[in-house]
Amino acid sequence: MSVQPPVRNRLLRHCEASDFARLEPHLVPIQLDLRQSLISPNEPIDQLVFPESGFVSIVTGRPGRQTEIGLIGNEGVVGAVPVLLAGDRTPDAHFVQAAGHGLSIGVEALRAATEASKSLEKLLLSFIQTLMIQTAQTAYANLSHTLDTRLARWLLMCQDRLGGSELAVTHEFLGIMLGVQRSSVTVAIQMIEGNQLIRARRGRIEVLDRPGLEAAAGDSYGLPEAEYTRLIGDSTV
Amino acid sequence: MSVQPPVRNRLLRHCEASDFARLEPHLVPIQLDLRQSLISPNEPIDQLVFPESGFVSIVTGRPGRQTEIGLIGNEGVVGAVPVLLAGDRTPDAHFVQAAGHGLSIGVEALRAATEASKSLEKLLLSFIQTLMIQTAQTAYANLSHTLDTRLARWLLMCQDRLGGSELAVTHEFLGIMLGVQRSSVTVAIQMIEGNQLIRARRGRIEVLDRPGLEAAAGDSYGLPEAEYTRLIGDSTV
DNA sequence: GGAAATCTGTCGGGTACCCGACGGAGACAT
DNA sequence: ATGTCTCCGTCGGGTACCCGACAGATTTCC
Repeated sequence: MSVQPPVRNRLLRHCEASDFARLEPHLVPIQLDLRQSLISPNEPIDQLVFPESGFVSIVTGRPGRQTEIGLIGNEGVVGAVPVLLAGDRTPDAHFVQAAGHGLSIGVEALRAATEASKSLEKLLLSFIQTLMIQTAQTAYANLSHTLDTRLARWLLMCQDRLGGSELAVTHEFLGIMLGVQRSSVTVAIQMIEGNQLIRARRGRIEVLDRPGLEAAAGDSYGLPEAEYTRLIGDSTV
Repeated sequence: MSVQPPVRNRLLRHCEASDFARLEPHLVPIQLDLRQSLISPNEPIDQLVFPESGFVSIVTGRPGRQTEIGLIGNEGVVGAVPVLLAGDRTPDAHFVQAAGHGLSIGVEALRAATEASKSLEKLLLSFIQTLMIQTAQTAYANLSHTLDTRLARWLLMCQDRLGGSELAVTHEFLGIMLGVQRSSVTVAIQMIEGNQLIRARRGRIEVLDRPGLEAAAGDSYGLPEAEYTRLIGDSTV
């Protein structure tokens, strides 16, 4: 393990130095604009993106009834599933949910790198494993937890990937992510705000009490995060 | 592509002959008894299982509140995710949901085979991709579809893996799988039975009108199945 | 055969969330 | 300041499903 100082993507930071050296010449900085689509459903993928800041949502379902099944920020890479597993495309849409920037790499360059290095391939497959667990937990939370709880989970996952304590999201947008309607989000936010865990302003939510939020999220939060730490490394690196 | 005549597992049937030859000496027939646990949460995995008949549920969540996130029958292999991706264990429980039999293989033998053959590795990774899509669709269905619809989806997935038109399940068990309580299942079954799509007896459900069931399932059913056909092959082989 | 266990149908009260709608309130431009 | 736009709070009626409970039906055991 080694650390690449100027890079903020945790997956790249946890690369062995030789693997990072393999990727580095092909990495191209790109801007991640709000709502920008990185991967469209069923279209061939030409590049992967390692987010450095901001994050990306994976959503599925027919338009108008979409729902989020995963979230990728600087702990991961966007596009690894179809490229490393199979088929070069996916039925799920991937778009920028919080603006930022990232490092992109062409599919062929990445594939060449993973074929040359087992350790790099293993790292990326490990990330895919954590993403699967995240999706599974989403399925679980959607079924067995109330909106308050799921909202707490989402805020925590969001904060993990943004670093700061203030998130820029509207109730409308949260409703789409959580698959409920806007006015239900308003009520859920008031509930959590009433417990002094967050403070809500127009278009922004500030996390006041993270441990309290984790308690509110209960067992809907934490499993993929723990698995990430076990398989890849902790966030302090 | 080649066909292994005595084998009913579709993944093995879609193997190239050379890949099947690599696996075949290590395959051990095993019985799959109802509710038998194949993989326990967070315990090291020592074998994978290619089901020949019956199927296996993947469930997550704390005991008493578990819910199904995936289903593997003779189209797949149980244990591929942790073994091929990372870590040799998974937080999710895998247990036999419909009795039958299968072919097991030790983890080391399988790993040796996938390291020796790119095509075999690709086949198994493709299956993992379809499993991810299945879990994502489960998350979607749990959030956006009513119980009737999700039940129709489950019956279809079940029938795909069993072949016949009669399934042996109790309402109680369906409730656990679908994450609702038993009496709600009774009502949902009556609803579907009222439309002549199924016939329910004590402990058994018979599918009468599969196209009708597919219509009832709407867009909650079909995506992973289509992806399986695209990536691996159709069910007629 | 009868007893015991299991499974299924039903009911009544309760909660979470949907859905549409409307008015107020913060941000921004002119 | 004035209007415009977006976002937020709230309400009332409706539906899906929870939850516990109980009685009838079917199967299994003896």
